[in-house]
Amino acid sequence: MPSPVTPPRGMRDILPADKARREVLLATIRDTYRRHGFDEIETPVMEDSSRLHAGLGGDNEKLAFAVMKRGLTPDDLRSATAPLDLADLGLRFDLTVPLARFYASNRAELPNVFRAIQIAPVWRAERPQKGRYRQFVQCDIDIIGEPGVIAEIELIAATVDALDALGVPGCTIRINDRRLLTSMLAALRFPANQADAVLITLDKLDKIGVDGVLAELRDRGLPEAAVAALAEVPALRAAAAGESAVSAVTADAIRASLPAGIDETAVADLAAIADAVGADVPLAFDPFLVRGMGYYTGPIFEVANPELGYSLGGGGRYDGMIGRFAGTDVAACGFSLGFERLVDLVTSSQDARGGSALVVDKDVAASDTIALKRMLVASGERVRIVARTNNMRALLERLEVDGYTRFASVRAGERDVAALQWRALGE
RNA sequence: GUGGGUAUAGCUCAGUCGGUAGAGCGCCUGGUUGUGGUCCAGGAGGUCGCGGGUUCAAGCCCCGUUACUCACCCCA
Repeated sequence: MPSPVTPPRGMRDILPADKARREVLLATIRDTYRRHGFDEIETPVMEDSSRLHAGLGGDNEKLAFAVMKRGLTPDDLRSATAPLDLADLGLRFDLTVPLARFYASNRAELPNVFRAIQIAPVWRAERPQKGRYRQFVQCDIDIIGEPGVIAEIELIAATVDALDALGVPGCTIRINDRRLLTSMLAALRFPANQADAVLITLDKLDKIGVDGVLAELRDRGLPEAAVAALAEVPALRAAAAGESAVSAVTADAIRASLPAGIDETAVADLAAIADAVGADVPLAFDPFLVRGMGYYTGPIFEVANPELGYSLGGGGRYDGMIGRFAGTDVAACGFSLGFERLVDLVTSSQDARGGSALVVDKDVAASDTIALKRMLVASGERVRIVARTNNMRALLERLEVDGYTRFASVRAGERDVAALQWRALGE
């Protein structure tokens, strides 16, 4: 039923049981990343509007919530030529743009190679749906200042560790490289200035199929020779034959999936990453993994789960971005997990149970009640005071749901904790 | 931005062929029960999302609208 007291669209109230569950999971993620040598930071939820719209957020920029300037006058409204003229701030739509700004601002106080943890909400003005919210928490780890693949290796290892610690089963880390994509398109003779459009279409492969992709490329007016050449790419032929385009992450398997002329440095990097993270990590080469963010420059990755139609997380190398803020180029690579999607997926978590409830008669003095509670709290108990109601069953079931394991009745004049008669809940 | 579904009590939901509203749970009152989780009786609580229309009569049919939800696009 519609009601004026519901939270804003796509945003949620978190009830106590859910909040407790979320905190357990957050602690697990945070602890895992700390043990991998990352340090947590925090940045403001808002950034300058101009920074959010600097072209680094891809499509997400359009989804940014803008914050109006204070003190706008009717004249300001009339003279504005675009909505953003009226905004000077905006809510962050990811944690990467703020991190780049943070690094540029605080670089002097940070280590040469900086490993950052960010666990914080971001906002996007999208249409909400399953696994899609307008406010959601992202868990990012980033390594700034490390140009070598050791950064990717550390990020993937830490992320897989976190997923294991959370007990998320069946995840696959799909990996590709922007350099492979661009070199492949060049080898196929796609016009360089239309590479982005081709990539967007290619990204839809698992949804619209090979025929769908080829048809869409032709609709976009791309050269028939290039489209035909693409259709002959081994990985695409495999997909067309109903097989998986995904393969093992070895130099030979990657070369076998793609046309001649691809970037050999990228091939070597991916093979080195796979070799280093080891066979325990479920890594898979996906030649058509694209990822929307325009700022990626090297390896890109995504967490896939068979139970979900969307990814649990993703990331990649974005060497050009920090330089936009810092002045000089700084290598950077990051991996982000979607916390809301993890919460939805992780079914069980052992709630912290335990606690004592004082069921208080109406004629009991408040001072007596609180004295009893204080003594119990001081002894380390978790204590809740509840007034006796007619319906004890409902009251006790409520306490059980909230994790309490025993209760005692408190009658008028009772001041001695030792005299309380405890009865177990959950019988 | 584009489609589909849904909207009735605090919660979960019934409501037939159009005849102005129901259950369970919760809540309140009183009683009952072994230092009380049982049982019984009574009670409060609804602009049927909102606005129009058709009709003697609309929760039900029609139109619009809003909210929620699922999917597309894109994403975590």
